[in-house]
Amino acid sequence: MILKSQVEWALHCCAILAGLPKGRYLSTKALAELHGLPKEYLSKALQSLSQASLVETTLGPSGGYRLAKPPSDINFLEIVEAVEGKARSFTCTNIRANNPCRPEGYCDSKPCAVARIMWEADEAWRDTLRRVRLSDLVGTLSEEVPADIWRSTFEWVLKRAG
Amino acid sequence: MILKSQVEWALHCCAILAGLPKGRYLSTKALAELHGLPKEYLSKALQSLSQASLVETTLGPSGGYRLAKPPSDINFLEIVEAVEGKARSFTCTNIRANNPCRPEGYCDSKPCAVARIMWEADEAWRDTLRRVRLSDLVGTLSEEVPADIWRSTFEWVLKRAG
DNA sequence: GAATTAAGGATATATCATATCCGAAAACCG
DNA sequence: CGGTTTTCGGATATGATATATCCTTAATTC
Repeated sequence: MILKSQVEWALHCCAILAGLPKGRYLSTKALAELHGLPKEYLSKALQSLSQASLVETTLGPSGGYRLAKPPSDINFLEIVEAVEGKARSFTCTNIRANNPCRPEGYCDSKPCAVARIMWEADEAWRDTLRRVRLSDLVGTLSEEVPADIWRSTFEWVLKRAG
Repeated sequence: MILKSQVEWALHCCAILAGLPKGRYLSTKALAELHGLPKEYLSKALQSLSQASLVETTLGPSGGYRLAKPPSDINFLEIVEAVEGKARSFTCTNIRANNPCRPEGYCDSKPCAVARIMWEADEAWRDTLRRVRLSDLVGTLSEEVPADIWRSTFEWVLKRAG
């Protein structure tokens, strides 16, 4: 049960977008080069963010991506689900129904007890991600990343934003 | 990020094993037929449980599997990790290190801030599973499954246990 | 000795993540 | 206007992994 690497990429890209000056766009190319990622494939992750309305786009030179909402209005779960999908990690195939001792038309009132427990764990995972906002990440990063690296990173990135 | 179907199989099989009379073994064949699963492949899941010391085995006719510990001493996480592995769902490839603005030998003191958050969610998932014991599942099942089906299931299964 | 069983290696197949390429439409710039 | 840059989506290729089956070996029962 491993998350797509695009989840990691999307989170790091959102952190960068959150630190951009108001209104500025950043292209796939710039984000890919900053993180050392394959441009064409990273593009798919960014498209997922766009479809989830987490980012806005514009075309042409000086085009690219920017956040559609303030970083405090975006949580981790939104980003993760945008690229990973909203499906639960445990899928119940209802194998209890194969029990030969069950009467033919027997219909269960509740979902499987095993599935309920697995889905509860899934919800705990989602709750944790839902509670962390993108702005929290940006706060942590600006504390932990040395100020000069932090600053030069955005200079580097803005130079590529036209 | 989908769990293996063997996780579902292992959980249901453990629930059955937990309801067996003290000391009795149940074969792969019986468990496969009860759940309508491919015998050879289910066998791999049961082998995983065996390697994790959650079940004991014996060979020959009337052989098979039984729990190695009382159901109250086995939690969901143990079963899930036995077949799914203990790896975290989020793997950090440290893409921040690709940032061209970082000095050459720069060494981060802490693991990546993104990874720390994702791992925290992972821990919440594990904590939930750790808190649920196999005996809890058995309790729920014996409440919810109609008594006659519950009873005939074990008669059916014991007939196949030699 | 014959039948049954778990264990594990080898292999085949299917599904999905990863990755690349291309064309279309939109935006910018001369 | 025409050329460049960009996002977007479709098509396709590749690699890894889940799923599934088969077979051999050793242990156990009768």
